[in-house]
Amino acid sequence: MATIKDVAERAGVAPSTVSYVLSGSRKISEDTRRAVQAAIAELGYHPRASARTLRSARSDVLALAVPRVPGAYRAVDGRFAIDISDAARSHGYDLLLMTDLDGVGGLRRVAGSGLADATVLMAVEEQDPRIGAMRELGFPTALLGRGDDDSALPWVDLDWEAAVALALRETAAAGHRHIVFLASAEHEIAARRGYAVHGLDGAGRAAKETGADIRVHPSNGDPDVLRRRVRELLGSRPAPTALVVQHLHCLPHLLAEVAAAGLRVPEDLVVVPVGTLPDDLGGRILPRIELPVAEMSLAVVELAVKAIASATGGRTDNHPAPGVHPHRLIAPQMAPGITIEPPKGHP
Amino acid sequence: MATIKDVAERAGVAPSTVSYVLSGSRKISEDTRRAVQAAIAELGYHPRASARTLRSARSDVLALAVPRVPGAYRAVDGRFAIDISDAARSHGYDLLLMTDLDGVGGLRRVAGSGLADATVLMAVEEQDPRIGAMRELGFPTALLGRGDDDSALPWVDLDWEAAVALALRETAAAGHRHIVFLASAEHEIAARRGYAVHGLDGAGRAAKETGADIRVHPSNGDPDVLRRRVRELLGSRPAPTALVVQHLHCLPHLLAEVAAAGLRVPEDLVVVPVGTLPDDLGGRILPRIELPVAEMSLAVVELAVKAIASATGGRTDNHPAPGVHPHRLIAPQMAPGITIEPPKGHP
DNA sequence: CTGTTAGCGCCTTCAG
DNA sequence: CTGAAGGCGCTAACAG
Repeated sequence: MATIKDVAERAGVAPSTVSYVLSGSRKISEDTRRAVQAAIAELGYHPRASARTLRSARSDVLALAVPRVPGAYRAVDGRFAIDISDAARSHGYDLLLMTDLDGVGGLRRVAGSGLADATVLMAVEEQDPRIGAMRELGFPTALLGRGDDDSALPWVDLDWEAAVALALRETAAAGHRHIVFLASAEHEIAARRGYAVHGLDGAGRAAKETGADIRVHPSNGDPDVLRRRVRELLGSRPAPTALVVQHLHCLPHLLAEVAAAGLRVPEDLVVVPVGTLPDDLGGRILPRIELPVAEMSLAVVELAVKAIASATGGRTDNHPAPGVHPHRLIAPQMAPGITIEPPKGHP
Repeated sequence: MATIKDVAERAGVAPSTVSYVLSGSRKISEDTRRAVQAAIAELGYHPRASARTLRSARSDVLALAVPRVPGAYRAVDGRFAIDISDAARSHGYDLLLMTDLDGVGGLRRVAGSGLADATVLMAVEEQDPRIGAMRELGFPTALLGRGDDDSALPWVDLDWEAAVALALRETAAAGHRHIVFLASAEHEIAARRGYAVHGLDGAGRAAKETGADIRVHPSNGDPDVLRRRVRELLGSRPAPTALVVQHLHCLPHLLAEVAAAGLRVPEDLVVVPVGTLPDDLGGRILPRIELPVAEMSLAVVELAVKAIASATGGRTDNHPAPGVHPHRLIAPQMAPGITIEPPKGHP
């Protein structure tokens, strides 16, 4: 493994000169610069990340805390991990994956050891112990999914209220008068998860605005319970002609139940999921509101990087006062290309 | 940020003593050990990863190279990333996510800078340039998915031949005589991807062994083309009563087409996917062979760790000779709990 | 415009 | 059983 010293020797200069060529933080004559760069190329030299980090106290690594539910993998987590990695690279950071099941231990370790410069916390819950831990450590952190609005850490989230309202409005605009909104699962609502609560708010708003018959029902994490509930809803009168769904975990089960009831999608029943993964070829079937994963990933990385700057640079430029944290609510959009079919017999 | 020196001062000992308490590589009297540990706890001390790495030349980090297809996210990649992270932690390693679209640049950087001790390459293709790059660097590497059998790097893969053969055998055993095997997409077969080729082999073997009418057809990456092909296959005579599917990317489209043809699953047509993601509640509908993600992840991390040991420790213990690399073919299993329905009118 | 040097925090010989 | 010292590779402050 070549070191900066080897390069210096080979180029006939001092080690610091090599360093300056690399960092560009000092004027270097064209000749020596070329000699140094030749030596670097010939030796295949790469600066040691550990030495840099030791000196500079910056690792250029972000840690991503992925939430885990034992025995239930959520596709959305993997998707975010990859998009956040891309976003981090675009800011010059690498991404370390924290998947511990044991809560906050791994985060403390990574923060304390200086392995990462900041943390991104995914799918934050109310009362999430990780928030307290990171705040206590004073470690730069950004949240994906808002805990509560004054969680005192920067956060990014899809505007779930607007998303559900938009889906319902568009469905009503297509002519549907009897719509069922299948909200988040009961346990998520009971836990007052942000997306669950705000989704319900959106449904209420849409009901007022459109005047349509919008029946709101919670989902359930158990596929069998959910199927039974869907069966009941489909049998209720007046029969719904559209189903707007926020609980996507069991969407295949839901569709299977619709098919079992002898209903065809979208001729007999329109199904509009809210918060699907983008670029999922297999899912490009239904009119829907996609989770803007790329946009959210970029935003959350930006906030994390800003948090690093605040912690490092002090209050030199126009940072917000300490204690005030930026946040971003992302606006929802209907996925392009598929329109919502009107109900049967609609003009 | 507390250092080892601060701890030493506070405990009234020398820095080296603290280090020994931490590493346990030397006998320390009970009293001083307790004093040191108290000081550590009080100061919230964590050893600096960068300093350790600089000294020891080991970062205790693995890098995972995630394959990218622009505009087409594959859920399986995210799933493996998370499971491999778990597996890495169980071996004392953290996992760095490499998601560059630009080929080998990121890998070279991470290897050269000593950010990681080894690399795991996901979904390796024939002639994958990353294999050559890592071999050239002499950097410890393990492959997930075999390139070709003498790719001269350790690898792990599901036994796709056995998996497809098993699915077809079980389907035939349930009484089905007319089965369609929907293989990988044409472009994957043309590229001679391992899973594609071996899947076809498995179909051939099963046809011989069972004597059933097994029609083999390639899939297509375009959902519309695929749907047309499925329609043709369902209309062919004698009508198939079972569909074994290796190409899962568009499974929802496939099921939608089956429903559009007026066929009910599984009453009119049995569908058996091969290589689904485990723990995917939404998918727990069909009889299937799951991708053993956890098992494969553990195996590939083990191989990566062994590769580090070989590179570091030299040939002290019973490592295989250089140039010979271990590999593991994982045996497939039918997912428990769901049985394959017999065809209509079967005794 | 370039060279010399000290030190980031840790581990591991050596000396006591 | 414990302490002192050197160096891992790099950068930035201080010379020239």
